[in-house]
Amino acid sequence: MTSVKESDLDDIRAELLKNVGKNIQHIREEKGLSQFDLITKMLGEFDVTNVSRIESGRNNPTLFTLYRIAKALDVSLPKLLDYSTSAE
Amino acid sequence: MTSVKESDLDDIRAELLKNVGKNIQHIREEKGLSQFDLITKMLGEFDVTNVSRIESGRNNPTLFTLYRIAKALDVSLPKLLDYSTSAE
DNA sequence: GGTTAGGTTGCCATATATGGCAATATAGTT
DNA sequence: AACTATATTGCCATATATGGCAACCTAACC
Repeated sequence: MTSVKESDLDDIRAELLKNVGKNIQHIREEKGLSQFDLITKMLGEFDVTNVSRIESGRNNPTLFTLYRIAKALDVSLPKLLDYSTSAE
Repeated sequence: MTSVKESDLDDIRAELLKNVGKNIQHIREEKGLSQFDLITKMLGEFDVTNVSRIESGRNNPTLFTLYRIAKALDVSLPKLLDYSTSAE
């Protein structure tokens, strides 16, 4: 028994992605960086298009992507995902 | 200029996945749960095969997957990814 | 009007996370 | 020996994250 309807699961996922995305955007803007600035500071290659998609909650980023974003923004990985404090 | 060789990037990725995987496994075993127990507590469907792959660092889990694992293990998402304290 | 910077959206290709199942391995128990 | 629980690995299919580029949209300039 799964006890969670698919539609609810989609809602939970959508809310998570939106919250983390907004947190990333918030930290990025706090540091005065553009999306382009961010990708130039990231390890390896990353397309600026995907920054927009991640910040708006359209993409479900992988652990390694989140790690590279955290490094580029000079914050810890846990802090990048801690959207509870910025929820207001 | 990217200043990081591809091989180095792969190493960084491999180490990250291994560290987070071991942290997940550590927390799971601390709670006395089997991999099967874990997936039955996760929201939605998840294949037990992928738990093994994530814990051993073979998979690069998505944000939503990490979130569902955190919920199932009854820890926060930041804590699930905070392998700095358990690194010894 | 035009131009620039920043961000978004659409499209297509490739890489890979996950679903799903079977086979194997290993340790514990009887 | 056999049995059970747990975990790993291999294989294939599907879904989707990402790469890459072009078009579009604002807002702020001159």
